[in-house]
Amino acid sequence: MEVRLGYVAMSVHVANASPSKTMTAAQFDKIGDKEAGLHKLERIAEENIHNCIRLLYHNRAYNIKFFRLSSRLIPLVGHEYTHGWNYMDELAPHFQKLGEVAREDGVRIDFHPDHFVLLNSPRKQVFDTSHKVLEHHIRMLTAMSLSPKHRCVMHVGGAYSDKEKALKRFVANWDKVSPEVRQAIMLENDDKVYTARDTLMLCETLGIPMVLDIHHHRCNPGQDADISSLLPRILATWSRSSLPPKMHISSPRSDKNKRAHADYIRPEELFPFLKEMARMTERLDIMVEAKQKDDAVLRLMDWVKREGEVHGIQAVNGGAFTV
DNA sequence: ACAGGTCAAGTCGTA
DNA sequence: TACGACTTGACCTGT
Repeated sequence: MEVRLGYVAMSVHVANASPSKTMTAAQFDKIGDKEAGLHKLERIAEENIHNCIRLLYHNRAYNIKFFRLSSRLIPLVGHEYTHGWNYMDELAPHFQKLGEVAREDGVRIDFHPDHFVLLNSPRKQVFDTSHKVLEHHIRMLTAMSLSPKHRCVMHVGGAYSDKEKALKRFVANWDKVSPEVRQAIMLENDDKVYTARDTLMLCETLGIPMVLDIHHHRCNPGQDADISSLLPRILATWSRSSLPPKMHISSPRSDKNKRAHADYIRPEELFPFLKEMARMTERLDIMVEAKQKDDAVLRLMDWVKREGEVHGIQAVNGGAFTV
């Protein structure tokens, strides 16, 4: 099985390379002139995109082939202050360059829209805003000349004091989601409400690839203390995707704060799964969700190099290896 | 220069 | 019904 490790949005190694510099609404308001404000936002976005390119060059050095882009590349997008802003007029060439670098290196790029993007909300306005945010993500992917298919991972949403009803509402709302947005989505189990089993059922019903988050599953296992029996079905949700199945891993921050992400990944979070997965899939992309970002990936890579052989791992090449 | 507070979003638990 | 906590990185304000 070919495994590729990835990390989230920013680096602790590359200095001054934030991909999510922003401007507050108050600051925008203070400028007074909308055109001038939008121009400034475009300059910030340009810098964010440029920093993503720098991060991809950094990834190239370590053969890291999987990367989640920040969902905050363009500040205040969707805010009422920026209504009617054709940000792509200015930013398209920069996105194009970012996409070129990603393609050159064969890097899998994806997004994780923020947790207030909710397709199962009973409030129409929340649904509409969420849909707009997802359309915005597709616009960015298209500007990078990357296929938007299965590039946005998100959660099922809120429980709204009736989980069964809220699950049904997700299915009902799915009809109102545009075909482009539907294709872009992957669903992930969360750490409080929707278990891996809940999410899987939804994914099977609607034909959505499922991203298994191991850490969330440990926080919120439901009836499936052992995830093994669900793994073949989870992998099967990827059968019609051109992308390899994807997982998230992280370790709990502490006993008191189990849900929060630790700085690093404990290798034992990973290895029992790898052998099991290797029997079921040819490829697997693993997103490392750790506070120390790329450094957590580098540390895991060192571990794989040092001790991996015992666990059946061969042919290590930076952030990619074979099990 | 640094610390602590604020922002942005929607949901959810507690008064 | 109203408000604070939650989450995250960055910005903002006061020292």
